Amino acid sequence: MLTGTATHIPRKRARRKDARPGELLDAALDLFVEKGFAATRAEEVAQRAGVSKGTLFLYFASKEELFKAVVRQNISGRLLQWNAQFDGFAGSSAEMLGLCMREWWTRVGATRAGGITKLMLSEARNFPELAAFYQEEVIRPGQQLIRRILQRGVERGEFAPIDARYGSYVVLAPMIFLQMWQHAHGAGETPADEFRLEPLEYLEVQLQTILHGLCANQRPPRKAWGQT
Amino acid sequence: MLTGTATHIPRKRARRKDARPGELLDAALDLFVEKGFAATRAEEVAQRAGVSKGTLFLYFASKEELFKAVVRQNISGRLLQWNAQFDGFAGSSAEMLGLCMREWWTRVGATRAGGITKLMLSEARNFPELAAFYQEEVIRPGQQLIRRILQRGVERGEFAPIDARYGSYVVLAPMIFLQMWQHAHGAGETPADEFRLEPLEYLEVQLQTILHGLCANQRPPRKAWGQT
DNA sequence: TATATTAATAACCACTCAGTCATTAAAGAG
DNA sequence: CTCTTTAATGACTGAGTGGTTATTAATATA
Repeated sequence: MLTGTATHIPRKRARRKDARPGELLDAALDLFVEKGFAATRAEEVAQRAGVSKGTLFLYFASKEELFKAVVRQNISGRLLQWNAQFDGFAGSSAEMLGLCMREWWTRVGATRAGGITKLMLSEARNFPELAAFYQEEVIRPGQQLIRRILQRGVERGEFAPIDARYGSYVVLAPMIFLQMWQHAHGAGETPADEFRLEPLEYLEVQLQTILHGLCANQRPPRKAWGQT
Repeated sequence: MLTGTATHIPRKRARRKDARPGELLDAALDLFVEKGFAATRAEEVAQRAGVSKGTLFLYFASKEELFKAVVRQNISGRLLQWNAQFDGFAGSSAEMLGLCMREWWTRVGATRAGGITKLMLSEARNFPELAAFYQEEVIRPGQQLIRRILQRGVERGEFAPIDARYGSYVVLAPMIFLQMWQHAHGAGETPADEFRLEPLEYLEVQLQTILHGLCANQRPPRKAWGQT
């Protein structure tokens, strides 16, 4: 894990044309998530993949292209699959929302690729074309799905009418914040344990608040959100 | 704005010992917020302040010292003052929460210094010592205040009991997300207007949802934001 | 006006890093 | 075993970057 250099025998000049891209993408994902896009050096990616820097640029035209390839491999497909999962959903919209958040976490957030969200928000301003690419490829479809769920809930009378423009952020914000928070603190070190949070518990608290609010009232206290 | 060179008359070698540090800190804040810590070049800071790079290092020992000075000048104190504002608060806890969120935005979020939150979350992993400082100085007191409000609400029977550990994130997440979102997209350009959001409207929607939840129920309607 | 002080400069240094290219050697063909 | 193809290399380039310092010139003092 830590040292990619010492793990395998220094076999010299192995020719493995089809294995290289995958290995490079793998190494790149780790390093991008760990250090960010700008701070990741091309040579380090190559080294972790067990090749020279020249080989990296043999397979990817530039660092930016490498990054795009990483995003395509790790996010885009997964998002479509995740989105399609809700096409024939039959349960309540509250259940749908909860499932959406939990599935997003287990399918994207908890994976190595989860750190890419933080990376993009962090470096969007310095790399506008990557930001646009990510916006189009990830943010827009994600937001679309949330809007779909909210609209469904409102149409079925399960949710109160909600602002069309800002409603999706009610769900987006806690999820993206979780990503930021998790990856802002070093994954390995545990300097301030007080600030660490258990993702699924956090999401559950957020979901319950999103659905029912903080205010005490006459509603049945727990889990009664089967239907209206 | 674009060119710092042509804007003012090339007045040669003005000697203004006491004005320089402030002007440099001012320029540094803008650039750090705009481009992040690592991506900001010392020479650019100097140029924006109307001096040469050498002059910058005449007043600040290093880039990191410059950054610390920026944080000290712009953050320290403001948070304490904000916190103290709620010591003798008499209204409902819902009002207290709303006031907290709006005041935080106008007093910190909307100022030039607001971008520092994003900067710290973005670069915490690459600059651990700065991260620790910020955690202690800003995050902890902020979270403390939110916990205080939530606890007050629960004790007075205004809020339903909420998870002590994760409750504060219900409020923190939307606010920090707003910071991130605002500063992730370039302030000047408006590439995807679809994703821009009006801070106070956004906060209002978040607040209402935090308080009352999404679910339709028998409670008096909430202000009728938007439509479908 | 002559001199001393020092704020400010610009050239400079040591180093980093994305991307290139002539060279090298692994595998396949004959 | 020889020749050809091409995957892989690593030295190199050129643009940059934080930080230094010898030099310059603005001001104070006389």
